[in-house]
Amino acid sequence: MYQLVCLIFYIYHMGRDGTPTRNKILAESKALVFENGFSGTSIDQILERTGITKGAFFYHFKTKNALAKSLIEEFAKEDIFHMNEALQKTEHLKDPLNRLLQYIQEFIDAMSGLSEPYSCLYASYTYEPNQFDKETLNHISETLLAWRATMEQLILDVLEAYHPKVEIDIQSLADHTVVIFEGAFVVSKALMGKDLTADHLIHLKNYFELLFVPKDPKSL
Amino acid sequence: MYQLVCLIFYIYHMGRDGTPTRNKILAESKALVFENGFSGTSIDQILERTGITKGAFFYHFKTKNALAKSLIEEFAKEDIFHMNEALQKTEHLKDPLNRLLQYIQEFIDAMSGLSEPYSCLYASYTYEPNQFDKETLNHISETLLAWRATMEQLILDVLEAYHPKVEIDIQSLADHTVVIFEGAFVVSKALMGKDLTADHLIHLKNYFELLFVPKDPKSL
DNA sequence: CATTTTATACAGACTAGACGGTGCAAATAT
DNA sequence: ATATTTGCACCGTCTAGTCTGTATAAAATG
Repeated sequence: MYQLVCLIFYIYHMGRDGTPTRNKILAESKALVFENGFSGTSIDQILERTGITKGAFFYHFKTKNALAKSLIEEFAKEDIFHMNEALQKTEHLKDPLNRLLQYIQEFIDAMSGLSEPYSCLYASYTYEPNQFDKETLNHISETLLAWRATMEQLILDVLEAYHPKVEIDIQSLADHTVVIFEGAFVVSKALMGKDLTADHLIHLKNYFELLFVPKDPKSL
Repeated sequence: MYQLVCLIFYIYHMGRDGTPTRNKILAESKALVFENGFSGTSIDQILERTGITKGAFFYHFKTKNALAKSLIEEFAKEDIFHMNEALQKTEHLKDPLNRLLQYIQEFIDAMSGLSEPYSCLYASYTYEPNQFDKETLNHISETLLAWRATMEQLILDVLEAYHPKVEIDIQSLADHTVVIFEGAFVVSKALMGKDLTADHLIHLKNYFELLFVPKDPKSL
């Protein structure tokens, strides 16, 4: 939608195309934020990395915080895209547990063979929350709530045909996937080694596999 | 040990006692780092919160980075203390699986009823790594490796009498506890609600409970 | 088709205030 | 008396953000 508006804007009005510049700023800024944190990243550093000047930067982003907001919007958009992509890829699976397990497997595959630790902007922002306005922080929580809703539905579908071997709280089980993602990112980075996310998602998959047993004994 | 040295130093040499000042700086700095990040926290802010002056601050800490190092040392010390405390509390339990489960339960109890999200300096530092020197970052990874070693031993003890229902990698299973801690901290903060760590540790406990079955069929 | 218009896209010098850090006199407790 | 702790003025550097001017390119005009 945003891009469509930009396109129309671009066709009807004139001038040079600024989107490559804007994208370069976004990409390099994100990398710098992961290295130095947001408040540890100066605009001059961004200019140095991108080879862009101050005038260009402040043309694209009114303030440094406007950049922060755009960064998180972009990041969340990609995140939700990957979430939906995995949903679609597993749509054809009839058995709800099988579908849930394959859903996790999609992310295991995606994160496998990642050489360096993956970084998440949600966690980055979360550990310096005062630097951002409410809108920016709300965007993060709303995205996590979208994950919660998706996982909750997948689990509810499983519970139609399976019952849990131990009593569980559905909401916290729904959140558990994101928890393991975020935790694995932190630990991978803290240990300064390779990314460990795939390994920990396997434990999540194991948990789901062990937790649910068919309601109907015949299907065993 | 460190405190003993300080005491002797204090008795043989004279002058005022600076430890309350130092502790106040450490406590308020930690709180500020969780709100603003490390580079987002200025020394002036620390002075404002503590009511201490610049001279006093730089008497206790040579540089801002020296504070960062002391903060992480203090935090890690307490962390390892809690780890060992839970180890001792469960030492009496004969059955290794029961001990592992009770070990996790200790942390569930500790984190239960926490009103606001818990914050971890490891994650905070990890998301702005360039701000810290190697020593400081190494201290974090070494502490996480201590957790890994402890959990690994607990799991190896379990594997003497139990076997896992699915194939597992012991090292990543050992790391899994810290992963869930860190992930739960991030998600709790990102959702801007209450702390969810206890709920997610329950899932970890469930996983261990479901994963291991006795080797000896008679003991069932 | 050449020229002018118009609005975007970029360049870079400049500023006011915040930053980490210093130096030293004064105060305090043993 | 003296080692230790504190208060505060001060400094060079870096910070986000501003301002003014220029370059680009499509569109309107003749």
